[in-house]
Amino acid sequence: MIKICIYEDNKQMRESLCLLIESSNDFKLEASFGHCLDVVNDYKKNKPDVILMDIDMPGKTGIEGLIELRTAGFTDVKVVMLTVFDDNTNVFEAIKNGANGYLLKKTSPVQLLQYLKDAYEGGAPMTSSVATQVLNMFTDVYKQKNDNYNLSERERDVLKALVKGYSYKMIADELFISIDTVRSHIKKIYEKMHVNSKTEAVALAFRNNLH
Amino acid sequence: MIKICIYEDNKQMRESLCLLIESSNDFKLEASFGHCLDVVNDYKKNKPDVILMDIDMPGKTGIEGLIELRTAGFTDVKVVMLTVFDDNTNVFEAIKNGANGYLLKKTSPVQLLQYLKDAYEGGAPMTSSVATQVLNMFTDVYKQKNDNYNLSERERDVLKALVKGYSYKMIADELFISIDTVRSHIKKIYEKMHVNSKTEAVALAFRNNLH
DNA sequence: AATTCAATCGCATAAATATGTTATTCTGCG
DNA sequence: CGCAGAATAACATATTTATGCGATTGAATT
Repeated sequence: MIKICIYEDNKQMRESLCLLIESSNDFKLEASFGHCLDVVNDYKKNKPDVILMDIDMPGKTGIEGLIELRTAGFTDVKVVMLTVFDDNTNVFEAIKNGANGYLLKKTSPVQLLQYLKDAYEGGAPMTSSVATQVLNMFTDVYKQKNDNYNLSERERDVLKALVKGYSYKMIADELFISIDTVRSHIKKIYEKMHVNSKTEAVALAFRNNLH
Repeated sequence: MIKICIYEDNKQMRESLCLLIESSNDFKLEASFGHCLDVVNDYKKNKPDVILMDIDMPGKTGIEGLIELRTAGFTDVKVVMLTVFDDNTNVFEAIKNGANGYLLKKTSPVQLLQYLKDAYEGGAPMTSSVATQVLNMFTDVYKQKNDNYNLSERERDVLKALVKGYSYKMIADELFISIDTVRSHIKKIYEKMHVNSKTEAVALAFRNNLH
């Protein structure tokens, strides 16, 4: 029996969810709440395996509740977020803070039960539109910015050394060239990157994954 | 009717998949292939809506096929990867290169059809163990390194300005303090971060998401 | 009341950086 | 061949940084 707790401020919705859980042989409803103001204590009392957490609740949002639970050290309990909106920032925040699933309220009852089981078994159930968002965020992060400012190979060497925090002298030693040559290269680098200080060049290098 | 193409080197498996697709009223099997050596031409000929792509194939892996297709500019066609292994690197590579779904071969026929429909409708069907992996990668990237070096609020202000490429003078103006105070703060920052140059501080700030 | 600590400021000095100008060598390209 | 561009180097100089040694104020803690 998978132990469930429900957080949902809308009474009708909450009761529907409770009925759904109770009607199934695989689940046991430990408790249900209209707010998550006391989520840590709730958890200590009921020790559910899976928490079904609405996001839009008065007083404290489901995401805040999730954060509270995770920062209190309870990382084992599966938390499945439930919401009407699949807006970008909420999905992002939920995932960043260790949600195990993210479902829209339009999910059918049968599927919801399956998803809760998925979460319990270590899966990450997501409404497919949410999954698409997650993949998009992912490719955003990992896509090559591909703007290398037409730096020559040597200039890239120098820039890399700059990023490592080396001084001109150290770069000269590392690359076996004179400090004046280092200066020359760096002047060229600044020109190409349209900056005029080491710090700006390094920051730009980080932002463009050139390091 | 959703038009499907199948890539799967194992003949028996391929025939099973073909039968499955053909038996359904919602799908039309355009073609099936034992390798993806000619994936771009295959696509041009058949124009499928969704491609079901095995990863482990001789000659060219499904991921290489995916990359070829995407770099050729065909970003609309949904590509659902299919594999026996849910190993980390393959999932990562597939997602990075614009796969729309990632399913394990143990997926049941009924579910597979549902997943293909999901992909066609813009979703991102994933076996739940794969979804978990994706979320983990995600939290890895975005997790708070949480090492803020015990910087005070004001010190963080100064560090942020440093990262923006500001000189001491500019920081002083921005924060309405004297340049000597900026110096003091920066000295303290260097102490706390164990560095001794602006560049190192900025690089460390980037690596720890303090910017 | 005493203490701690963040935030503010000043002064001095050595080191590093930014910038301009100029020049030589070598390589690849039309 | 002649030319463009990359890599190398030198010299001069103004600005910026790094660092040391102070000091005062105010808020929070003990």
